[in-house]
Amino acid sequence: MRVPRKTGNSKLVKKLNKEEVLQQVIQHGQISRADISKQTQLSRPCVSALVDEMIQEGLLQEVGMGDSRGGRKPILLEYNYQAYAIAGAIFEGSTLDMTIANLKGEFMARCRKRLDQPANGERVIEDLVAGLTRLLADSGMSHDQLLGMGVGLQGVTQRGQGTVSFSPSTGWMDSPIQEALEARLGVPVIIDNDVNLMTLGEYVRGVGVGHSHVVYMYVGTGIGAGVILDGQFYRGSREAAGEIGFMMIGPEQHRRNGASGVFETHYSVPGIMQQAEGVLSDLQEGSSVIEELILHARAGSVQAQTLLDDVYRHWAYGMANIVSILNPELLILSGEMVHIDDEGVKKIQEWLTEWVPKVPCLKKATLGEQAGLIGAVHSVLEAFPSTRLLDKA
Amino acid sequence: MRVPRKTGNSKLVKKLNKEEVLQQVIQHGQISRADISKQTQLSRPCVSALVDEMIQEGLLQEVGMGDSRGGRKPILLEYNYQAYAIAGAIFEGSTLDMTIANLKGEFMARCRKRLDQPANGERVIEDLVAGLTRLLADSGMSHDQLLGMGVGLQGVTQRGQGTVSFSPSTGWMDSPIQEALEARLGVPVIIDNDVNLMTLGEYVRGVGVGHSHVVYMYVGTGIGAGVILDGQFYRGSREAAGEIGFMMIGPEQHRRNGASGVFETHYSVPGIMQQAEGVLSDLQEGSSVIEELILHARAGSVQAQTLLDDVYRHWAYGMANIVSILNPELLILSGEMVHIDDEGVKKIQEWLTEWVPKVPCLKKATLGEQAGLIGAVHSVLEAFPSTRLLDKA
DNA sequence: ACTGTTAGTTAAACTTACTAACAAAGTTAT
DNA sequence: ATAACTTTGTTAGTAAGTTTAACTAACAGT
Repeated sequence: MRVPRKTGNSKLVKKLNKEEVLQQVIQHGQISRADISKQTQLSRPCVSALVDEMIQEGLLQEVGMGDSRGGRKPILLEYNYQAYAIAGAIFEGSTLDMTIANLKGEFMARCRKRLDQPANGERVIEDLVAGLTRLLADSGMSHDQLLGMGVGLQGVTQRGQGTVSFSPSTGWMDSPIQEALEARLGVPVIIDNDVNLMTLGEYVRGVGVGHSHVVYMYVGTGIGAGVILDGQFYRGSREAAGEIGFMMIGPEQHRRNGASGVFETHYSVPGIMQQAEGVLSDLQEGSSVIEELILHARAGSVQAQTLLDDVYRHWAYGMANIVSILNPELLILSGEMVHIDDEGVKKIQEWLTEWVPKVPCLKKATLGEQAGLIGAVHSVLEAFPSTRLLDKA
Repeated sequence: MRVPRKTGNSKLVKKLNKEEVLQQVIQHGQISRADISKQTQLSRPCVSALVDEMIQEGLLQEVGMGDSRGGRKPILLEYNYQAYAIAGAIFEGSTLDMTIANLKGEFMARCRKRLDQPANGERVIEDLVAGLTRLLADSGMSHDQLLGMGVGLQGVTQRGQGTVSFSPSTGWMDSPIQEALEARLGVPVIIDNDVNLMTLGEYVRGVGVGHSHVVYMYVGTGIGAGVILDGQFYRGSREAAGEIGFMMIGPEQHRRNGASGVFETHYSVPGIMQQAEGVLSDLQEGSSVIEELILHARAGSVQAQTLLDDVYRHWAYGMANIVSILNPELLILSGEMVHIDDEGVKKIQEWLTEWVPKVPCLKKATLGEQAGLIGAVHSVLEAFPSTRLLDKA
């Protein structure tokens, strides 16, 4: 763990002030030197000097005059969002989704590619490189401007170490993939679990905007959660926070060491499918269990309705536990949960109100498959705050 | 919410450097100017200037010479832990426990007092004032040196607002007690729940030392938990984090709006007592249910053993849920749980290993009734880091 | 006694932000 | 139209802090 230097000299002061000036420009979109001075309490000459330097460095631009407020017109400044670029990549099943974004996090180019199956680790790296090269060309950015790349994948990742221990869809197993990619791409790389990145995506651009205590609950092949506390992603002592599939919810079976957790076994998509065997004769590829169950229930199937209620109720148990421990202000439902109908949401909400004192807001995820890419881009953006851009220039 | 000024001038630098110098002295106990310079990367003249100022302010002292390392002997510096004092108070049942501590958190004087029952809010405040006056006299500190007071009580507190909404033992109901106390005592006051303060106590001086992801699980009249994540106390969006009594563990009963949670109802001390009615004929005041159950079980009572196992198992469910969500590195068992015998702990540990992938260390609380007072003192100590002492001087 | 080393201090240089004064470019009132 | 006032941005000099370089003090080993 690198301890940040706590001591400072005048250089530090300058850096801090520059950062704050940049922050003001980003926050206000367009702002004059005089207004920055008012906002930051820095003297006008000081702001001018800092701004001039940052214009030299290419981080800021003068973009015309503002309206007069009784005196000389202000020169408006803007952040140059095109100064650097960020790459994002998400592996979803056997497809690789990539994007290039500017410093605002806006996508400037995208591409998608099918991966050969079974996946070959080496080959996948080359696919990433090829995609990146193409995206850089499409977006008109140069490799020098690339700050880094965020990569999300289904599987078990150790973001802290930059390693992946289990990821069949990419063919990466127990490998220090971050290092390998950084060496090959020549830029910093962040590796993370796709649920974590989706969480981040919804937090910065989706339903999570404006909240600082958010839990993103995902039900798919497995059950997991992304946890944001006090505006910070929480990962746990060994990066296993949010592994809510292991909660003791549902019929407990003995001796299920390793593998999946109790909650996950019964109430993830495969778990529900198994329970639904008698009810849903056959489920076609690509359709949702919950949707099907809802259809059958509406058509009068008591069995379907019973199963649905059971699933909702146990999902609500999970939520109640999360809420009891973390007291979030927002719970985002994603994955299979987005198919819950209004009636279902209402039921769950009523149960929670009955069970726990401080019920958070419940909202379904809204960004769909974009969430992961947005999160990937923002994970890099977070690792490169304005601070580090100033160093780079 | 007050936004901390992010911009800086030379004053800020000086403050930062002074803080860091102070930090080094605190960390090393005794250290010379030269060594501080090496540790902090500040130049020797600079360190000398800062140290001299702090000696003037009474925060540091020269305490003799160190051994020569081939040249002139170093002058050793020490932090003046007696420069300021901190008061702590804990209400436990109908007794008020108070202390005065130095800046190291060491108790310099203590006193205990029985409160009249039923408690009268006004009267209790005067008891606090009286106790404080006496402790200041006993410890030889002056009121000017008092930095603040930490107060812990059983009940529902809103530390952020400094209010108490429900606390029968002190007679404070729905009152802005922090403000009242600050006005009466003339120093900053921190009000918090006793479980939170015990958590903090065990974290800084008990079994939690050296860990940064700790959950302190308390079973008493109710069930609650204190949560420390990444070295920071986590309170939740509406100060309701750690309200684990509301987890959905145990037989679910309908319509139990408000009041206590499902887990709490069945597995807190009163809950267990109720279940034990047939087993333990009568329980004398002041003894522990778990101890009694263990005794009966050892004496051959199958019923007692069954109930004990059931309790352990459900407590373990709670732990599993906590661990799944938070992935702490340490789980502190306190309250009634300290009476679990080794066999019981082992059982719980085995269950957890079976259920969840990353089992934390399980340890019983060790500080006993001291924990709360230590936490109370440290809550003030945290609110007055070296930063603010420098401002004060 | 001489050399080499460590601790602490003094003096000048350097970096940064601040204040005060000023120039530029507007608006408003007469 | 002109003068007075405002707001914006810049220039010049000052103040506060840290750093470097040199110096004194004090000590160990030979």
